[in-house]
Amino acid sequence: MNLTFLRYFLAVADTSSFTVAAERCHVTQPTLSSGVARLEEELGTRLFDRGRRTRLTIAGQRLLPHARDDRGMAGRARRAAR
Amino acid sequence: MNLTFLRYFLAVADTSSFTVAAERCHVTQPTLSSGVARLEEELGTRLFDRGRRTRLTIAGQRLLPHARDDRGMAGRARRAAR
DNA sequence: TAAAAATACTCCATAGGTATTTTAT
DNA sequence: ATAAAATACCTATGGAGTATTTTTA
Repeated sequence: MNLTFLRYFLAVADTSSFTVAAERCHVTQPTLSSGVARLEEELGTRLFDRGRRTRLTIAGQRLLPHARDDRGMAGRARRAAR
Repeated sequence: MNLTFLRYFLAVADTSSFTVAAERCHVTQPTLSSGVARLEEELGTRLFDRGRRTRLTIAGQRLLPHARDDRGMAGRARRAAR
């Protein structure tokens, strides 16, 4: 479970676009695309339906709040140690 | 924030030993040692006092519950997506 | 002086990049 | 036809290993 890939996932969920999400994350579109693909492989399920409008799958919708928690938690851990 | 390194950190916190923690994590002692070192670098603070008895620093004690949360959260995210 | 952790390397898996192709509207 | 995502390929970083050297009770 790679936190960077969760960040990519959240960006795509927010923007409904791999291209815009890549800009937001300051990485190239293929880098973000492969990151999301790896996350999907690890989870064994698609997280997005790809089309003109990129949409979350049911699995993606289920993951969303947990992904947000994960990211928030990492930040809290960092601050706690300082 | 690498979840593998958080696992190493928790193992050392639980066993008070880098050597025993490495066995528990099924990695070598230098691998675990450098993982903890990288986490310490990232956080900009020591997490353990090294001596005959390895002990958590104040920063390590603060990180501990958050590290446990992080690891639990990753598992929940995985299950939610399935 | 004997254990435990750190250091010095080597290797390899993979995250990230550029260029290009495929797909769907 | 065109915009967006996927694919192919390359590079470089760093996680993990083995061997060895400090440390410190």
